[in-house]
Amino acid sequence: MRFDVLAEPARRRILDLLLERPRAVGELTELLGLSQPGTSKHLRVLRDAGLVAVRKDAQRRWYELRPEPLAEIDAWLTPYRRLWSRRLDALERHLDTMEDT
Amino acid sequence: MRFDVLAEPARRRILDLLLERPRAVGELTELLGLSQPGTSKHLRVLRDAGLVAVRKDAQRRWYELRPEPLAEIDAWLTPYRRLWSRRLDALERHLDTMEDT
DNA sequence: GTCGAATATACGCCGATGGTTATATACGCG
DNA sequence: CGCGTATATAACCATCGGCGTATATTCGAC
Repeated sequence: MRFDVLAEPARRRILDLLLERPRAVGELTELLGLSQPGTSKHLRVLRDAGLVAVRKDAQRRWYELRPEPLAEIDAWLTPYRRLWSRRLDALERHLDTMEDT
Repeated sequence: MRFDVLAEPARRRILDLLLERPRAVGELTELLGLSQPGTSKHLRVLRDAGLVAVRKDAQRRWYELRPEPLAEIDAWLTPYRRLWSRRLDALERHLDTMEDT
């Protein structure tokens, strides 16, 4: 999946909103504070990335979260995660030592 | 930390290269296959984001990884991770069931 | 101090992208 | 069918970011 899809704040905002529950475009538009077409455009990008799915309901489109592609980001982070947590461990050990003295 | 720093493929590439060991600008330039100023520019962005640190050695600048800011990305992923792993669990259970039959 | 090596900064160009307004499409309703 | 509602697409514009070239800077060697 493409990182730049998540680089856009409005799109991360959308994902965060969909974390709670599916929402229609109108609601997202209002919450994001941008134009309806602007919202639709972002939703298109998210849909192409497989991060959201749509359900039709008359004129409404309900967008819901599809978190699976985020696993790729998670996978990319893996080798780094080892490193920063190692440093945190070292920090903790250091602080523990401080406490003793 | 800003997601768009990682949105740029060349910058992720740099981080991946620094995962192995610190490297000088010239080496990175060659490995990335872009101009030296281009490399320096990306390094500037990474430095501003706290993702790399520099050590001077005569004219050489050795860039080394600083993975800590990536923890923010990891944190952002947290609520989503629950969701996709839940789905994976369900898939696994499903596959297990399939095996039985 | 002068030269070459290594890197950083300045600048200009160009394509990508996000935002808006205008318009098309799809649907339920009367 | 004609209308209002909800959303998508088109067209356009402004900004941003990444690229390269040219130039400045810093440092060691001589």
